[in-house]
Amino acid sequence: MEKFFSLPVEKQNKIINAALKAFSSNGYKKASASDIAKNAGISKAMVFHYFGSKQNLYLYLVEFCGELFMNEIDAKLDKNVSDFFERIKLTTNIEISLMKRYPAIVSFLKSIFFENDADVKEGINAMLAKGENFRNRIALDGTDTSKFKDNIDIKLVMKMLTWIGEGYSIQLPGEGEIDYDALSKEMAECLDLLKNNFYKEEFI
Amino acid sequence: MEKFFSLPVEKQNKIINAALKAFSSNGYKKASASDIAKNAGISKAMVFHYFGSKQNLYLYLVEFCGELFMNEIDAKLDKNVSDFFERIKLTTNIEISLMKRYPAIVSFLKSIFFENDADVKEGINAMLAKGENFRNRIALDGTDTSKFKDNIDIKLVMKMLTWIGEGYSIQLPGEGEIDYDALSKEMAECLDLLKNNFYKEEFI
DNA sequence: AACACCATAAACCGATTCGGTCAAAGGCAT
DNA sequence: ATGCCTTTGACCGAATCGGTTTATGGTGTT
Repeated sequence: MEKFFSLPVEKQNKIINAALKAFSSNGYKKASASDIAKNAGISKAMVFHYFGSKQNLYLYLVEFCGELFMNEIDAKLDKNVSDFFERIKLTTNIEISLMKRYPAIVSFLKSIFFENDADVKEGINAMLAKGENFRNRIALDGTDTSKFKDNIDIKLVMKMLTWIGEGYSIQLPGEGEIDYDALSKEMAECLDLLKNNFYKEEFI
Repeated sequence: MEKFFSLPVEKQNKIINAALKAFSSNGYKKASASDIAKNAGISKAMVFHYFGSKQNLYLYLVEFCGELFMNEIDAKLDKNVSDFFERIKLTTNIEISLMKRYPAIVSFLKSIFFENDADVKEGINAMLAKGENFRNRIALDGTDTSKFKDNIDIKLVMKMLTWIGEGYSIQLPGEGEIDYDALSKEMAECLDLLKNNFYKEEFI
């Protein structure tokens, strides 16, 4: 692994992104080292030179992405923001900023949830365990829900936002690159739209 | 293929569902006949006995699902419903009713959009061409958008509904089966929530 | 009981791809 | 020219691929 870390960061990221994409769209078993190498623009031999084995690479990515995600939230999520939608806006923007560097990171982190291969399951569970107490920190428990109109079912709003969250993070492979800033802006507008229409008038 | 059609419908559907799941989650190339056979509870030999080749099976599914989807819309979508949200509710319920019989059909139909393997690309494009003029029929062009509050950006609402649509159709592999009726109900409540808060008061 | 028929699965086929290794070829500093 | 380190294409045995063949057991007919 020292071999990998002594690479220029740009090249490291290219390899990471190739691997994230392959693993998240094909799963651990069906993603092949050749796929990853081809997408990263290196030879297959280098994948093993850098990481030793496919298993090693996968487990490294689990840890790397997990830590990165949690550190980013820790560093950037202002816990003083108690407004429901503003809090979601913040976490969304953190996710999008990560996707600028690592486009497949969100779908990879989702995919590890459903990965069942014995070779990596243990490592995944270890990471998820670390993430569990963490998730309580970004949860919306502490947020202020008193601003909602009285007749609005907040659990339903949560469910809707979950669906939106699932949906927006799916990058449509529409040829060119994704405009993450536009995506962030759209998402913010979307949340404002909901806020403006779900809150009592005095809180808008 | 006559061999396949002379099977009991239940068994046919089990095979179709196994194949839809394999193809939609792994793509044409990486989905293997053994995977499909295993999930369908038959031997690999039977897959070829019924369909001749993997290519044949895939193309059959493209046609079968495409036709089924379009026929279902044609039969069940009441074009007299001009209300924006009610129209979406109808199409959503049609999708969900299809997912009861074929859980992976929606994700399969999405996946063929991004399939690029030369062996099946042609057949996919033929199907998509048939679907093109069709899509105009279910489009929301004719729906009534005058009921929205004046300050609401309808394009933004559309974008949000797209995300919700992407999100809700992802079945979370949470061990047990999915409660489609509950899903349908949640989706309807969700749309009502939006309707009640996005429309001018006189239209609620 | 003998037969034909056919669905089915296991064993098998050559070809490909798998994860992983290795030797040889380059670049680069000394 | 020497030594070192990255990089690659060729290579390895093993696994898996799409697809076929063979053997089996059930069914219906006579």
